[in-house]
Amino acid sequence: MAYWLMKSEPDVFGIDDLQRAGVEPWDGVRNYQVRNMIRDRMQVGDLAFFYHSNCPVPGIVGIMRICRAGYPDQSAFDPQHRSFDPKSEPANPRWYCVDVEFVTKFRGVISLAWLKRQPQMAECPLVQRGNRLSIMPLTEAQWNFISDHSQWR
DNA sequence: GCCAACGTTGGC
DNA sequence: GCCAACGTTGGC
Repeated sequence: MAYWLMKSEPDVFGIDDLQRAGVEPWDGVRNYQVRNMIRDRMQVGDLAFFYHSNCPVPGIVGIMRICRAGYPDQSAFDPQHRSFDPKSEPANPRWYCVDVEFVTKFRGVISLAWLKRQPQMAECPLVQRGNRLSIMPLTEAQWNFISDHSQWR
């Protein structure tokens, strides 16, 4: 089983939206490095932290579970969708998504500012300069370090 | 709202 | 294949 961190802007789709929906496609990824992870590496049963980006307190707000492995991102085919990409065709899809299901919402935010101060997180792309991955793998040690901070949950 | 960092595009 | 221009991400 693998561990992930997945970013979303709460103004667009936040942890509360996922809690309401239960299960949602994690669509709209338009970065090839991230596409490859979705398509080739994410498996049913993997766990992921839900990260709120581009908001007053960016950070980890909960946990979700991958409940469907990579499949073609339907939003790329829809001209009305904000993530529409005319270069992706159903016969030859360019973009992929997974389905995620809600597991837990933390009582507080495990903020990026706090994560940056933890030596255990120094190797995580999240805290490194210029990182632009909207989905990134975490080591088991990083996952356990964060989830063991139960005072946040 | 600003802007650094980085990815993509397209002319040549 | 180079690289300038442009678009996007996302913290602050």
